[in-house]
Amino acid sequence: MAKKRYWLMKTEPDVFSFDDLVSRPDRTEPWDGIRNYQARNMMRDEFQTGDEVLIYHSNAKPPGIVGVAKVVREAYPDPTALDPTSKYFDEKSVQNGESRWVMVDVQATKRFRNFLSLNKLRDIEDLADMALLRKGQRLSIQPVSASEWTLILQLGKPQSL
DNA sequence: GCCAACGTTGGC
DNA sequence: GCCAACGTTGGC
Repeated sequence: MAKKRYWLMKTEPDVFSFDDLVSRPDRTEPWDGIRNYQARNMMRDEFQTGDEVLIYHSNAKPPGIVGVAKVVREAYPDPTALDPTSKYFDEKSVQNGESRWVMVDVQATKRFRNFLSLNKLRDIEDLADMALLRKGQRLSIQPVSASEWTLILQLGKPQSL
């Protein structure tokens, strides 16, 4: 088994918040609706069971990191691409007869006692190279380095769920 | 609501 | 393959 990796996933709390994840059975939910090739390829090719994920609230007031989840199921087809009633419906997937998108299942594991706002993260020198903080970075799934992970978890003061 | 910074689509 | 037009993301 390859080494554990660290990731960051964005979600809009008005659509699906960290608290929503925590309230699910087993605190687990399929992370559906990813419609970007780079993000899909990371999930499909690199995500492994046991990898850990920072959960980031985008389009929030304020935006920032709220907690931690872990990957509990590796990539499998995202069925919302084939569902005409879903907002994630994808005509081209239907034409191909199968979903071209994938999802993973994630389980909430820790909540940050210290919410780490985007502004706060920008103030931390050792995080200057973090993907999240780079200009124009819109990817909804991003890799996080081991050193970034360690620092962010220290700052966030996580408590187990 | 604005708009910068992308990503995708499709004509050529 | 180029690139203009269009759509989306997401901070502010």
